[in-house]
Amino acid sequence: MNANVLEKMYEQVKAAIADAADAAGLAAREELPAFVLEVPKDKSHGDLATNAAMQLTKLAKRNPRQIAEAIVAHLDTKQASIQSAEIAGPGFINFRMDKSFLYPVIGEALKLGSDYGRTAEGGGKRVQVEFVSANPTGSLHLGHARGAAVGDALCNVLDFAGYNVTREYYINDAGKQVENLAVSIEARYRQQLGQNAEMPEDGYYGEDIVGFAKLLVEQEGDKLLELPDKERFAFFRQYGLERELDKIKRDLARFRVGFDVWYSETSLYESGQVEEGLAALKQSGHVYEEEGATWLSTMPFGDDKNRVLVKNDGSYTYLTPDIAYHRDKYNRGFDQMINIWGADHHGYIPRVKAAMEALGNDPKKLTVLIAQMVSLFQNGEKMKMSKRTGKAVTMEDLMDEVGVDAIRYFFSMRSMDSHLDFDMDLAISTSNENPVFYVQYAHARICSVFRQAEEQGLTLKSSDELDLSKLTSEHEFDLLRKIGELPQEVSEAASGYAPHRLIRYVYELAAQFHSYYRAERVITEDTEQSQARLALLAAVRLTIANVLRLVGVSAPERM
RNA sequence: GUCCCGGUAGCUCAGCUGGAUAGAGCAACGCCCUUCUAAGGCGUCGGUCGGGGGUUCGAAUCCCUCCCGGGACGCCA
Repeated sequence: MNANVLEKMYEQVKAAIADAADAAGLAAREELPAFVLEVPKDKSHGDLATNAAMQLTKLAKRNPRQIAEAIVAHLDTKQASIQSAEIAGPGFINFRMDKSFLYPVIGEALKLGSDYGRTAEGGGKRVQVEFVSANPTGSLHLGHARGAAVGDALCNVLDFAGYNVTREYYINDAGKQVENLAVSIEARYRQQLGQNAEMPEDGYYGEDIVGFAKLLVEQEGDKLLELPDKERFAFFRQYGLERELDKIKRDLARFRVGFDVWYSETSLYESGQVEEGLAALKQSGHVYEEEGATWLSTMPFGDDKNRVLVKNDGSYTYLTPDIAYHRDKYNRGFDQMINIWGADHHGYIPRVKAAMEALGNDPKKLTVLIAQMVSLFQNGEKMKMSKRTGKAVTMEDLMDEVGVDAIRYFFSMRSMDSHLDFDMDLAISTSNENPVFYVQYAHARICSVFRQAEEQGLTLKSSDELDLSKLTSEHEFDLLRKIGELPQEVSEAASGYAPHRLIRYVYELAAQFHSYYRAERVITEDTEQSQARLALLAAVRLTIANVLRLVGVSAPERM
């Protein structure tokens, strides 16, 4: 563990509690039950609190308050900057600390800079995260944007928490949907040429396809119609795939999301892995033939019903290449694989996991996270989405209208499990109702203070020359504590796959800063004090910037 | 019918690996700019944590059950 200053301090207090319990004859150190040491919600309960006495009731066979008294009586307060310890409520022990224990937070933050908040929680474990993976048959829309925002934030957080992260996008460039794409483009192309071509029933109706068709007419005229059927189809297919994928990559890049691996489904066929996967399943003994189709017994692994691998016309179902893909993921030796899927795919989880288990893989290594639906609200009304008419709001539209910062903030703000109501008007507004600006404004304000300081010839001294004892207000201690908690927040966001926690954290930090800013002047007559406060602000600014970076939101110097 | 996710303040949501009087933003109402950015601050109002059982020193949190909302249940992808 590369414990930061606060964690070290907490460890010392916990050790002091354990020693006291031992000395009081309540429990030997080895048999001491797990107890919690935390910052109480209510400040009147001191700086730290423990439930150790309550946890000891069973072992010590006494009531919690008596146990707490025994612990406090044997506590070596000098060991850990403890100023006082008092018993409260059902048996909590509340500690008041010598506040100077918070000062080292500043030095640590300033020293680590953009790395402040990094933890070793992940221990270099290899994690692969597959997200977005939208079919290259149309523009990215709202749901994809949520997946992109959450997935990228999660990857950043995992990386910051010491995991070795691989970001991957699976390109479904082989199934029937690509044929539909080709047919759709051809129909639009013919329509552009004035022909009475009909769109296929399950075709793609997006504006992007119409655009491609227009472009083709401009570039090629009606030449394409002269191609033999097979060639023409192949052309539209290839053309469509390239265009769509190109568009997807551009949208994602603009959204500040990048991938390490773009994994093509077609490549699975070309490398023979689909066949191999099928053969491996057959060898596992979970495959059978029925009514002319080839089935996989997924029910023994918890699925509702068994699934078809090869249809009676000899073609594969969607599942078969997908199994090959996940099999390949396992073969690549990741310690953990995470898929982020839209809510409409949740029913798919049991069969993929079942297939992996049938192949002898550990299903626990594969975690599928479900990002719930996004509803878009404008003028207080829910906007209707329609795939049929291509009227869905695209990610590009959203970026044009709202901006990347607001989208990424709003989409990372909620737990993935919650349906997300995205209020366009709120996201666009540059008022105090908008939390994105609130946090960014805190950063800009600090930058402004530094500009002022510079004008007055005040520059920040190195942290070991500072007199931090000039920081004495409640506001300042609150800020120090908050900054000090970043590494722990990062670890928890990573282990819980919950990047939204960091948004909450940074919002609270910004709120504390705004409150402080209003209450105290940073640059005063007292140079030593100004220096100390500037150092505190530098640490706040850096903490805000680091968190915003993790969620893909910019930290402006002026607003 | 089966499965998944929700149900917490008027609205949008945190909190859910059990802890002290349940939090935040918005909305409503009232204050604060001769002060480093008022895109800000301070305060007031607002709750049967969907209902009912259980587990225990202690439950919004864990278990059971019912109700409500959303989604998924193809030899589509």
